[in-house]
Amino acid sequence: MSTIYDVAELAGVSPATVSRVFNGTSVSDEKVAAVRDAAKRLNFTPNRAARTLRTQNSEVIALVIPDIENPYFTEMARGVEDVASKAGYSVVLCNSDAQLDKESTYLQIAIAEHMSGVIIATASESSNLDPIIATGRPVVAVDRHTAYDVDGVVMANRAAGTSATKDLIRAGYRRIAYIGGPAHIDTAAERAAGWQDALTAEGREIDPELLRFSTFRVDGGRAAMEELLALPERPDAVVAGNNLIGVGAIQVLTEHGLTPPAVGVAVIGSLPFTTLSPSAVTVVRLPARHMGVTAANMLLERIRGDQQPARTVVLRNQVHAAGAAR
Amino acid sequence: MSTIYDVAELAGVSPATVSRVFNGTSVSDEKVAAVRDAAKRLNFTPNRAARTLRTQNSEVIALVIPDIENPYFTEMARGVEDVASKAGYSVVLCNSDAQLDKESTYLQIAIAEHMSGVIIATASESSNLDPIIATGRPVVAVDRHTAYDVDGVVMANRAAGTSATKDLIRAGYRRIAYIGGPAHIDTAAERAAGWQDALTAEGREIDPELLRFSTFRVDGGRAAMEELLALPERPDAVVAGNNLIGVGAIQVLTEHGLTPPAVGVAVIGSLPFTTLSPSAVTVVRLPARHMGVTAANMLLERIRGDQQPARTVVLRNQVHAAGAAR
DNA sequence: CTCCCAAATGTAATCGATTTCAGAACCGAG
DNA sequence: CTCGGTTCTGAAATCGATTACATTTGGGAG
Repeated sequence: MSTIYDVAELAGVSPATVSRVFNGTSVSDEKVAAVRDAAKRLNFTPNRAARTLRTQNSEVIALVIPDIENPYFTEMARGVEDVASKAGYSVVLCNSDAQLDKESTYLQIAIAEHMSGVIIATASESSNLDPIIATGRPVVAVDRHTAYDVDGVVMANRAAGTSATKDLIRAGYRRIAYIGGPAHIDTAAERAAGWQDALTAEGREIDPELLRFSTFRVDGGRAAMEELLALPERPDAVVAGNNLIGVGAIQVLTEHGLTPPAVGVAVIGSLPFTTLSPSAVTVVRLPARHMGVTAANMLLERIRGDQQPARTVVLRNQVHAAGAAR
Repeated sequence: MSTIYDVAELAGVSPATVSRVFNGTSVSDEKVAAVRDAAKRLNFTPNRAARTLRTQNSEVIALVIPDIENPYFTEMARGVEDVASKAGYSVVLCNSDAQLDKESTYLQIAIAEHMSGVIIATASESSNLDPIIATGRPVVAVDRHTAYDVDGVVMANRAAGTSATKDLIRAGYRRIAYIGGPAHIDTAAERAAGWQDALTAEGREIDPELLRFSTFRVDGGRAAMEELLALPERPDAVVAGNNLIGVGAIQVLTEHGLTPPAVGVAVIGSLPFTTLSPSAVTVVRLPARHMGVTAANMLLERIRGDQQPARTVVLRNQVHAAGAAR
């Protein structure tokens, strides 16, 4: 590995000049050429650790998500990455696995590595962002609200819950259940509230048996669906609180010979890699990629010194009703 | 952010002693206690950039994959992460998007950041690993072979292709097509060779029309399946070269009213988040997580100084035949 | 022809942790 | 009581890039 000193020597200039060539302050054309040539010949790459140590910041942003195996989050990651890499930043993807300790470990690393900022979908309401915020580094919360005064990008969760439910009502289903993620995650609670809204607006009673909080994973959807099917009075339709719950619910229904639309299903979020006929299930599409793009742009603005008060962007969703053309 | 000097002052020792406390060389018990106490009071976290600059290596490993949206790779990533984080290493996930330039950018970053090693599923046969290998940092290739003399972990691809095909033969299908990834990726070519083996072993002719190379993505599977269905002499079964091709093929078949087993389908790799009845499709399960675990362990051994000649581990697969119990 | 200012360049300090080297303190053996 | 050898400890050099400050150079104004 060659250093800035090697380049300086070969080019016949001082190390300071080499640095200036790469950081864009005034250097004469001939020296610029000499330095670039020398750098190429030596295959010089600046040592990031040294640069970070001196400047106290690195062009890296951390993206912390609770489940790397959920396509919703990887799609979002793509959005973040596209924006960030265009701006010369690299993205470090950290999988907190929805565990608070893993999450805070990654946040510690972000601090110790002097990363420029953090985009995080928190593991829970009680996630502790104090240390990272204390450093003054910008933080953008995605998908979920936090207890902190930071920028955020969320889906219109309550509206999504309502649309999904209304579509099932419109299709004539009578007993519509809801399966959501953990109640302590606001995303899950809000979507459930939307479900409740839709039913109430129709003057229907809310049967508490039909409201299930589970995990945001396939197994959670499966377990809750099994429970619902075991009820004395079965639901004839179900709203799935996220994509994976939807998958789990449909799996169980299929195994019981109740493939949609035998039982109505509406999913909040796109079904990943689905092989179902698109007309069988209602899908409320969530613009995950767009959420990532928005969050990354907000973070970059903050990194560049934007000081305006914290903003929260709410993204609207599109409903793709069952039975509709693709 | 407090530094080692602050801690030293508060504890009444020299910075060198503080460093020694955290790196486990001989320090008297009382000073250890004093330092730990001071560190806790100041909420001290060592500055990684400084540490990396001095020691010329950081406890970070890079994992470079061609498609972060493919569950096969994220499952592998989980395996890598579990092993690495247990050993005190963090994992940086880099998405090369199957593009050589993005791939080499990430490898440059790995070098400049002094990362300890790299696990990579190369974008293509012509991936250039020279720079990273020149630094002497260990590299482990996963999923795909490389032109370099490095450790590797791959699936038994040819055998997987053969098993998948044989199962369709056993089920009585006559005209079995194959849709694989890009021909320039050895994984794709080997699986296709396995398909050919199985047919030849049965004394069947190979119709070149039935062999399609596409991309390892859903749209690739869709396009190739459409082409196959448009042939004058349609196939009555198809082997999908990876999970996403399988999804695409099944989608198209469903849209044409040919849901498996109307047309036989065997997939190399698990169908992600499938809602199909498990008896409809043959699946050759690939131990993706295990691949990640193995690769991470190999890499850690190398990082610790293991000098033995390069090894390649081949992982066997399990067939789950259509119609079999779960 | 002199003076002043701006542009270009170099010197050296700096970021924070690790590590070499040398010295201090202490032990037991002779 | 002295000597050789551990065991601790601190001072200072070091990693490689950036940058404040000083110096040189050249051009234009007066």
